[in-house]
Amino acid sequence: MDNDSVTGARPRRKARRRKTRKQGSYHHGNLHRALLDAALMLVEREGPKGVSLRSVARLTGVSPAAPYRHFPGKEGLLASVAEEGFHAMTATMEAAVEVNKELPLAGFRSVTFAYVKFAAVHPSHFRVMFGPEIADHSRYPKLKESSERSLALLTGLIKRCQRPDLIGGVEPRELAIAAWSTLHGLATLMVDNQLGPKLTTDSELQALTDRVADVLYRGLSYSGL
Amino acid sequence: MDNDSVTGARPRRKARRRKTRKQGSYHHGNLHRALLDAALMLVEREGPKGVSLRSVARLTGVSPAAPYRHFPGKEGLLASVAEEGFHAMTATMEAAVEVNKELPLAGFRSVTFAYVKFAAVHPSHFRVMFGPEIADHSRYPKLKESSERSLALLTGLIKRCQRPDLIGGVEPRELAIAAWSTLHGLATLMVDNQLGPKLTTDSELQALTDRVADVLYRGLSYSGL
DNA sequence: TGTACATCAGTGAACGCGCGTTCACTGATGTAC
DNA sequence: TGTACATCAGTGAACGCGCGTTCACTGATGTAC
Repeated sequence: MDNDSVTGARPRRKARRRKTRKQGSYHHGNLHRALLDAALMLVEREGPKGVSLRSVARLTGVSPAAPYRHFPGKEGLLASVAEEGFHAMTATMEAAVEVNKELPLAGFRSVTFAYVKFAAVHPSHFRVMFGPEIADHSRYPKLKESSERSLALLTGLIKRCQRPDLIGGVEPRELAIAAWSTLHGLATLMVDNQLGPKLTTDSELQALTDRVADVLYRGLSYSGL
Repeated sequence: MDNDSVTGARPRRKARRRKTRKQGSYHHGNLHRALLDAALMLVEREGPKGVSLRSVARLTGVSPAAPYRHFPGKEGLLASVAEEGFHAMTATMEAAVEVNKELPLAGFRSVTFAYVKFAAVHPSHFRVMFGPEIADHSRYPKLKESSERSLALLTGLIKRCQRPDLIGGVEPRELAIAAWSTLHGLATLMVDNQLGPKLTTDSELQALTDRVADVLYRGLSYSGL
C-alpha cells in the first residue's frame, strides 16, 4: 500500500504530522496517511472517477464513516491527494533545476522533462491535480498554494535566464505562462492519449519532449532570454 | 434549447441526416438531435459530471429508456457530443486560416486564438472532448477521426510555412505537436482556472494569447519555418 | 502507582438518492397490395 | 383510395447498485489527581 513513487512530498508531510500529533498510534495508527495512500492507489488503478470515499475506506480496511474523522468529505480527500501531487511534481522539478544550476537554459530542458515525466508516470494523479474533480480549487488554500509553486518555479527560472540588457522588455511571468502552457499541453495531450500510440518507451518520450522543448527554448531565447 | 454557438458543425450534420433518414418527423420529430442538444446544454450548465442519461432524457421530455434508440449508452452519447465539439472547433480554426490565407504565419496567430477562444467559450464541452469521460477514444472511430483533423490542420499549416531551403531538417508533424501543445496547454490551464482570475474580458484573453503565440511563433520561426 | 474520568477515533446500521440499463409493451407511422 | 400488416420510436415500471453522508454508539487511549 505504501506508494513510494511520490517520494518527493511524503517526508515533508510526515515530519509535519509528527509535530502536530502525538507520535504513537491511535486506533488505526495513522489513518490519515493510510487513506491518502489508498486514494492515491485507487486513482492510479481505476482513474479519477473510480475513487469513492467508500472504496477508499474499504481498501484501508475501515468503516465507511471513518474517513470523516480526517477529511471534511470526498472532495476534501481528493484535494489533499491533488496537493500531494503538486508537492511531488514541484519537488522533481526543483531537483531538475538543481542539476543544471549554472546553466539555467539547460535547466529548462530538464524541468520540461520532469514535468512531462511526472504526468506520464502518474497520469491519473495528474488528472486529479488539474481536473474537474475538485470543483473549486480556491476553496482549498493549501492546494492553491502548492499549485502556484510550480509556476513560481518557472518564473524564477526565467528571471535568472533573462539577459540584463533586455530586462524590461518582457514580463517574466508572461514568458513563464508561455512555457508552462507548452509543458502542460504536451503532458495533457499525452495523458489523454491524443498523440497516438507511439510513446511506449521512455526514450521515445524523451525524444518527443526534446523536440517540443527545442521549439519552446528557441521561442524563449528570441523573446528576451 | 437550440445551441447555436456551435454553428460550425451543425449544418453539416443536419444535411447528412436528411439523406439517411426520412425528412418528416417521427414520434418526437428529431430525438437524436434533441438529445445531443440537451446533452450539450447540460454539459455547459452543470459540467461534465453533471450529465446523466436520465437527466438528458428528462430535459428532452422523454422517458429514460428513449435515448437507447439512438445511442448505445451514456458513453456513446458523450462521444457524439465530443465529436461535434471537434467539428465545431476545427471549423473555427479553418475559418481562421482562411482569413490569412496568403500569410500563413499570421494565420498561426488566428488559429491559436480560435483554439483558445473555443475553450474559453465552451469550457465544459472542451473538457468532454479531451477528458476522461470517454474512457477509450479509439473505440469511437468517428471521434478519433474528427480529433485528428485539428492536428492535421496544424501540420498542413506548418508545411505551407516551411522554408524550402530548410525542408528536411525538421518533421512538420513534430513542429505541429509542439504548436498544438502550446495552444492546448494554454487552453487547458485557462479552462481549469490555473491562470488566476485575470481573464474576465475578451481583450485580456486576446492579450495573453498573443503573448504566448509570440513565443511559439518565434520558436517555430527559428526551427525551420 | 492506581483510579476515575474525559476524549475522540473508529463502528455499523441506516437514510435517501440518482444512476445506467432491461424489458415487455403500445401505438403512431410507413408500406404493400 | 382503402385496408391489413410490419416496423420501430418511445413508454413506464422495474432491477440492482454503489454512492455520500448522518447518527448514536463503544471502547481504546490519554490524563488529572
